[in-house]
Amino acid sequence: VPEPEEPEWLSTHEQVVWVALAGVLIKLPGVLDAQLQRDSGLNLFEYFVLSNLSQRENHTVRMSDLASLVNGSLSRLSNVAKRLEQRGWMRREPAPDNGRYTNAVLTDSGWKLVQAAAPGHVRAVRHFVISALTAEQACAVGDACTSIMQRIEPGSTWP
Amino acid sequence: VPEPEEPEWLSTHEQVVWVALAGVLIKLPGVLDAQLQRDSGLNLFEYFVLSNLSQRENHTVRMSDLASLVNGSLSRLSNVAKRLEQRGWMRREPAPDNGRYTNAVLTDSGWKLVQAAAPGHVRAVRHFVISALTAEQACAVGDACTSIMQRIEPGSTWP
DNA sequence: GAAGATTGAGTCATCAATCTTC
DNA sequence: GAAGATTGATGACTCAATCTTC
Repeated sequence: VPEPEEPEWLSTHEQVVWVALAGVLIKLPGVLDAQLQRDSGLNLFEYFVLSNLSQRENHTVRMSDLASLVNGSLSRLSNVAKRLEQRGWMRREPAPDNGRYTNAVLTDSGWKLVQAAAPGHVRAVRHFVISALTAEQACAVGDACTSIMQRIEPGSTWP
Repeated sequence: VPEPEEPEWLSTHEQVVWVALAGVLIKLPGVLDAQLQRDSGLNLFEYFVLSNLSQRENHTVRMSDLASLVNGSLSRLSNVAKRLEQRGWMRREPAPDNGRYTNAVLTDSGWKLVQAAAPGHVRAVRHFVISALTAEQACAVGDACTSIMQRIEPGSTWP
């Protein structure tokens, strides 16, 4: 029978790296979620959405562009946008020039929310991530994550 | 009025690092989930649970120990254990010596499942993570993640 | 009473199917 | 027909409340 090929197993060293990274993958989002939820009633992804909107010209971005800016699927963003819209923090409107596009727009109250939420969130990111790293580690982590993201991006070939 | 203290905002360099890491936090679990789900009907956390069980003596671990081994809450593990038990991949039984403890035990069919799932999962981890890193980056990422985990662990003081 | 463990309610993410506009 | 966007059903995670054993 055609047994599946044995993969190249992880070395002890590689296992250590992966276990450490996996721990961060599982726990860090929850910690940051908790701070945002407690202080601002937002989860991490919702914060990314509003924060990204607040940094764009006219506080406006096309939905599909916003989705890739926050590394989420368009479907996920659409569901989140509905919630944020219901709470009055953003609104959606057809693009004036092309009705097939939808623009996401930050409202005034959304803008105020982001401004109020940012300090606490930045403090948490600094506490749990940035200040835990040496300058060299920070550099390496940045490069490493950029490299990982490239493999994930569409276009990379994977069974 | 007592304005909330301005935090130390992130430098441009720090922002780059955080944005890259945040991208990995959001996307990498989904990619690994997808491979496992497709090939073995497991999500990443379920795989961690079964894989960890398979590496313990007698394929048996106390629930609370298993929870910290996989970086999850006991509550989350308990919910997952129920699913895995229903599918026949593990079982739970009171510890013989102390009825207050519960032992998680890998079944034979669970053992076979892990063995069948491991090659594909390892290939995915190697493809998306390990092989994306230089030796120095791998080292730095391991140390960095270990350091981040220490800040998250209970005991660290945080508002 | 406290540690270990479980439960269920509420909330969110994912995926396939659908709708709209060009 | 295809790109952009939305919807809803299903399954999973979280949190607080509860139960059990010592």
